[in-house]
Amino acid sequence: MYLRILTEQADLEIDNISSDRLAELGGVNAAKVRKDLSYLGSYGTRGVGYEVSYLVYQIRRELGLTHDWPVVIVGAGNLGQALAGYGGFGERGFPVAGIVDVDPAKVGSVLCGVRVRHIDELAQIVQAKHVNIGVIATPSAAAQDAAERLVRVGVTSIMNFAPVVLSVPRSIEVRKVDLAVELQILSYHEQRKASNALRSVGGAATTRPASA
Amino acid sequence: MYLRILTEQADLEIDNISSDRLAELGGVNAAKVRKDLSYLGSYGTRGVGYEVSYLVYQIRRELGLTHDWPVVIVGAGNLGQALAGYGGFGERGFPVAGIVDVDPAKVGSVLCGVRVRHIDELAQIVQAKHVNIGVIATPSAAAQDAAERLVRVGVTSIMNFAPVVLSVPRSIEVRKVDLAVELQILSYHEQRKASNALRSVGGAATTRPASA
DNA sequence: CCGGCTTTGTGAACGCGTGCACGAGCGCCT
DNA sequence: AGGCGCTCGTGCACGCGTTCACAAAGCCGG
Repeated sequence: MYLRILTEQADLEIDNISSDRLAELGGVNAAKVRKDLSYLGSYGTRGVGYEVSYLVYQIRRELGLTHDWPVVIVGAGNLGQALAGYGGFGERGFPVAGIVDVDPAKVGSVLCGVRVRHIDELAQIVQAKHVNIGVIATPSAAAQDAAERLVRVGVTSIMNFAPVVLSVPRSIEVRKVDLAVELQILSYHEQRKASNALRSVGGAATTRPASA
Repeated sequence: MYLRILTEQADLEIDNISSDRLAELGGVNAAKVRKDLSYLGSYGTRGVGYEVSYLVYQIRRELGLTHDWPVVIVGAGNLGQALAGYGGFGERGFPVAGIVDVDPAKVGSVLCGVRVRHIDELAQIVQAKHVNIGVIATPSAAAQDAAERLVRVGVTSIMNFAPVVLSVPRSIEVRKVDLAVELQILSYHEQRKASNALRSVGGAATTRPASA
């Protein structure tokens, strides 16, 4: 998040920024900003703030963003296609090295410059393009198999869009993005607002009062 | 997460489940499962476990999933189209009530049964379909404007895919999904693995040892 | 009917992340 | 050159979520 904000500030030709301003832009506490940045080292100047460009460089270095990380997408359904077409990946240093699917009917079709290939070519793609990161965009039922295939060909980080808990070796890093869970959290808050509104106008308390 | 697992178990015709088994399926601690479920009330039977169907009902009720929550998608670019086409939303109780865009060139095109409408029709859609949840799938620059429009027409929960911090009234619930951040976290771990590997074979320590 | 086995529910402790407050250091102005 | 004001870096404390451990409670077999 800091990286994103700092990059924006750099584009605005802001040279220096204080932890206060950075906290304001990020919607967090200023002390937290300073503590977070202190993990990188003491790169701030007291009385002045942080030099934006230097901080950007340090964060990029720490995050390993000094070079691109090609990703391979498994699953060429709606989501997989969207991710492949979504330019944001490439722009941010994660070019799509390939997209594969089990379905022969999908193989060969081209979307946004990337041709869908068969999943049997996964090993070849990963080795040729030195891919370390895999994205699982398959249906839930196929996710575990996709994960195992990725691990088998040497991928060590996985971003999983399927709403299942993947079972992989401990050395593999997995990030889960579950859109349904996010929506359900919103639903929960809406439901709470609705029942609170009912109660406040004297409606029958059909639900228990929400705990803190 | 519990809801998803329990629903799967119900499909497998499992009637009862212990906190141990539920923890195993969810990849968490059994004590945590029991504590989490205890917020719903004491719905377990000692010596036996939890009745799956009853637990599903209680969780759905607590999350407000006893009825559908229509959502409106703002932004009909790659991501917006993918979300509209992604059947997972409707299946899980979040039907797409409409998708809007500022670009007149996109208005009118139909994707997966949903016609793209102009953003000026937002108020009409929200009122007609009783929408409470909005999804922002616009470019970063347009996200704040989209948020303000959503709030103005009465939407009180927002799911934001744009990598910006939205400024909205405190009463509005916002969930942020930032794919770039997730990839950067993976990048960080990959970078750490790589530099550790270098160090262990006697490579020069060009980076500081990672802190815990 | 009772004893043993199983599993829940929960008080207590631990660990971690966040926030506060203040000393330390730097720049600028006089 | 010296003082003043600003901002960083960080020890300390608070609060929250997770985990442990155990008593309470239900089922089943003898």
